[in-house]
Amino acid sequence: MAVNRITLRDVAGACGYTVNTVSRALRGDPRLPESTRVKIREAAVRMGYIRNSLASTLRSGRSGNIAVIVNDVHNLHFCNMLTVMDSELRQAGYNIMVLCMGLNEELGEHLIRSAISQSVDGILYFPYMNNRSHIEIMQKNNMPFVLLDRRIQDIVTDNVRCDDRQGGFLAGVHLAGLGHKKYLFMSGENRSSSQIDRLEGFMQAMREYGIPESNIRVVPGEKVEAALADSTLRELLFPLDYTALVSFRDEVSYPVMLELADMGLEIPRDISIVSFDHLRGDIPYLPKLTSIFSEGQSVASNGVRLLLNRIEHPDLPPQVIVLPVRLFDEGTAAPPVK
Amino acid sequence: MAVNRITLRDVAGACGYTVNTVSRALRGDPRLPESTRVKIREAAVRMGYIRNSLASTLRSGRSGNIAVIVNDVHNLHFCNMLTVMDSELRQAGYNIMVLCMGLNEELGEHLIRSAISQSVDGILYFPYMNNRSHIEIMQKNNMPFVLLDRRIQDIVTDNVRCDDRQGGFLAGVHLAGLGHKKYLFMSGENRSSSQIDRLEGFMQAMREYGIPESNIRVVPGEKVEAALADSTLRELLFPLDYTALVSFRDEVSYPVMLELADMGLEIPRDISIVSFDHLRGDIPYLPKLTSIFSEGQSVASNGVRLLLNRIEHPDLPPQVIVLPVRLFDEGTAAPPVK
DNA sequence: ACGGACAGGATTAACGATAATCCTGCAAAA
DNA sequence: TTTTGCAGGATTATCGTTAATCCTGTCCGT
Repeated sequence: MAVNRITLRDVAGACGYTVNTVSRALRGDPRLPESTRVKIREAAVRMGYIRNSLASTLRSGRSGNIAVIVNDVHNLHFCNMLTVMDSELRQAGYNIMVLCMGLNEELGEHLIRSAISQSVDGILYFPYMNNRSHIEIMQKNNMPFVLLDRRIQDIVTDNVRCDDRQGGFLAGVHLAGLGHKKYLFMSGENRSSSQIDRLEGFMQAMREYGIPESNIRVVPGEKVEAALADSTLRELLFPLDYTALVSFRDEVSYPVMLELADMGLEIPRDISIVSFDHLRGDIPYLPKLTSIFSEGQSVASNGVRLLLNRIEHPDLPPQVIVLPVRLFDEGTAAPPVK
Repeated sequence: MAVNRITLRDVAGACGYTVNTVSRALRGDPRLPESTRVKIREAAVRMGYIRNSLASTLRSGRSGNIAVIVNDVHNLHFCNMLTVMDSELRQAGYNIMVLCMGLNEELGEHLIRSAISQSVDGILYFPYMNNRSHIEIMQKNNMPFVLLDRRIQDIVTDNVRCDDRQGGFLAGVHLAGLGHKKYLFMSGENRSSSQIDRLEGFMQAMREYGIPESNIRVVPGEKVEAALADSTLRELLFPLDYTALVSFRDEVSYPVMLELADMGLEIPRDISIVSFDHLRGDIPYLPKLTSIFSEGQSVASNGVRLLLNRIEHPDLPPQVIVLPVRLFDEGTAAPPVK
């Protein structure tokens, strides 16, 4: 366990100054003459000194670390955001710590505690579901944080997300505009705000086009996820009484498309499909798929901006940014054949 | 910055014990009677106490954190490994900290220092290139670590990787066995051991089949990466004097396949292609592609095992595990037409 | 009744760094 | 000369925990 690490004291001993002076030299205190700083720094480098940031943080109250807490790493979209967050935070003098994963919510609380426990200076939090207790922990501990990608019911706090409602609406308008009357809607995790908002936006579009709810079969998220895991998606596609299919995410849509092809159905001739995520933006060699795109990079960089702002001005009122989304029409939706 | 966090002292004050007793109660010291422990724990929970793990680590010398250092998060394969490492380390009582990314090597050293600075108990390191200075830093600081995915020239240390040489060999044998005589080999980053080993294994196969080096055009990694970034891959495909193409990774192969299709060439009729990574294992809805698969999950779990072992027994001799790879034949290679 | 053993905790001293003060000497100002 | 200023550092007190040691009372055996 790195028993014999070099400490400030060792460096001090080696170059004839006190611990304190060495500390200040290494931090570039201008009150020390250039010559002393250089001498000390050279000694430190020569000896391979590495600051113990635990001790440093403990004393100074600043760690220079930002935690990113996320449940779903299996997601290229997230990887992109991570890259953006990393580069922008690094530029602002912070390091990023990814506390990750597993899809279980208990872990979420554990990770938040862990981040607080390690005295990070702020948290970029991607909540998976509607869980306010997590938020309360951060608030009670005075921890600056920004909620990303999702909103939490009835909680007003710094938040950057895409306009899922508009996304659902666009999907609905696109399909209804082509003349579709009967739909299959394959949901995502039912408690996620994205699912709720997308479905709501979609339903809004349906209403505006005068399509009755009874024409829309909504498959709950758990069933979809379970079927995806079991490779039994096909069962969910019956009965084939719809002409348009909306899916909560591309990672479900693609397997669905394979099933449909396998069943001898042609897209978009027999069935139209519209999806969310536009993975093809990240993996251009995927098959074409009309999909709603949320600009993750913008979520990431706005999130960073809000967080840094919050750290500097703890008393500012909360800020919510809802970014517009956009439909990439890649031709998997067409007018239904009667 | 979380100014007013609850400390042990607060809890102690609230329930009438000393700081030390509270600390021991929360850690479950058996020398304290059950009743006291319960009382203290309840107070701590009620007050929302969160241990300051910085102070704890500083004093005890153990952080319970393992750092994973990686340059390339843009990789599903890596995400899988991460999941495995996380679950296995958690089970052993450790938290995982991902220190990430950016493809520049300078950052690598920064991240290693950062991990040491934060007193992690061990490092799982995915080196990007052949850089021994990084290794030396960990060694000098007595930090247990395991090298994953790559080897570093002339350095013997705990190491888990896949048999890239065998992978290259299998690719070569597969194609040469089908009768191919002229090849295009699109390399990866030239200083990575994977590239070196794969090419070497491939060349070995070529020799065994009596194919002269002059029949193999090797495109250096930088050119490939640059072309991929610029979308100018097509230029690298000329002249079309080969019948078989080997590519260092699927993420290059897929765009290449699109280019070839665009040029009116059919796979495998006109050109055979064999690649590395078998991304389809992670993204099953990708087009078929004959590719060499390295079992990342096994790399991850063996890596964790070696690291835990190293932490417990610092003086054991270094252990190297080279895992076998496997060719997934998905039909993108066929005998050449004369 | 007396020495031990032990339960149940309290005291004290670190861990390695930084913040806040405090000292010392020399040079310029009064 | 005396004062003042300040460059250049040294001292000291924490940060929140945990390790090591020490104390106090009670119960026991002999």
